Amino acid sequence: MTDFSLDEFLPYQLSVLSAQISREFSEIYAENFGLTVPEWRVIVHLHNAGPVSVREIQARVDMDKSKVSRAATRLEKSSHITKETNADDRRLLKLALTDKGHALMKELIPLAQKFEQKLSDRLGADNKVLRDMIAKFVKASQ
Amino acid sequence: MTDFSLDEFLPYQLSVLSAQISREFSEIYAENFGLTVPEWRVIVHLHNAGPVSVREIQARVDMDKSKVSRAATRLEKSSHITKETNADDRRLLKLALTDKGHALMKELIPLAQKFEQKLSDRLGADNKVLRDMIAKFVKASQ
DNA sequence: TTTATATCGTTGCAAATGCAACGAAGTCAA
DNA sequence: TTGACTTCGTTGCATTTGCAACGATATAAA
Repeated sequence: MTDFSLDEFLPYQLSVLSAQISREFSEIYAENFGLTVPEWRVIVHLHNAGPVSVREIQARVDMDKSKVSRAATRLEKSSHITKETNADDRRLLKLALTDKGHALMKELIPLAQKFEQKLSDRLGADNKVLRDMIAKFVKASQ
Repeated sequence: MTDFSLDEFLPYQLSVLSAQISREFSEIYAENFGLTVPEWRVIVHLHNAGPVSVREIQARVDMDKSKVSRAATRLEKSSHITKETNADDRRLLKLALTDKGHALMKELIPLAQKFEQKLSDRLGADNKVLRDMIAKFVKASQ
């Protein structure tokens, strides 16, 4: 019988860790702002990049375009973003934060930074090492 | 405007990395053996731990019990495992690999080990460091 | 024994997911 | 201009998911 422990299997370890941390952080924005993970990703990208298309977000934020589209629809219904068609290329949308969206981010970003800080504290000196490795690893895996 | 980059946000980095690696590995057992992720987790745990209950797997393998239950049902239908009721406590099931299940694992485990090796090679010297950190991190987050 | 409470595995259900197909809009060569 | 082809965002559909509720079984107190 071949020995093989799931606990030491890297894909499994990463999956567990990632799910655990995602859950922990999503509680913050789910409870306080009623956002889902896809909505959080869309809105935070808009906050950083300014008005962009669905395609832009899809490429940058590692989500299927249907996922982006549905998240955007929900965010529009809750008045956090607006959808306009791009005048230069009418296939494209122009998603943009509303005042309400900006206000939300103004509250949410500090919470995210605080959470990030908490993770860094847990890692201590290993913090930077881990981040470098992840970056390197993602790159190598693509 | 507060600056906040999703790309440098640890929960996001981990999620992307984990999804990427999971997808890569699941292609191996999906294409070759038609298994889903939950099925792989159940069957590999049975391979290691011997006959156990659904509850046991749920606790050890980070899956909701309904997910375990459904995966077990599918694995039973494909004749990879059997389900018996535990005679000592008739609320419990006893899930066990069949010969076919054992045969499958005999083929699959070497592929998993090969994949694991490939990941280690990608990481090079950082391999052990990363694993230690992940283990430490998972523990600290629980 | 009876009664209350807890645990196990399954299932119903609403929501989320991935994927493919679609119409609309753009591009470019004939 | 026409026609072939591509890209964009949405939607339909089958599948998966998480969660709560359920029946069955076990435990322990009255």
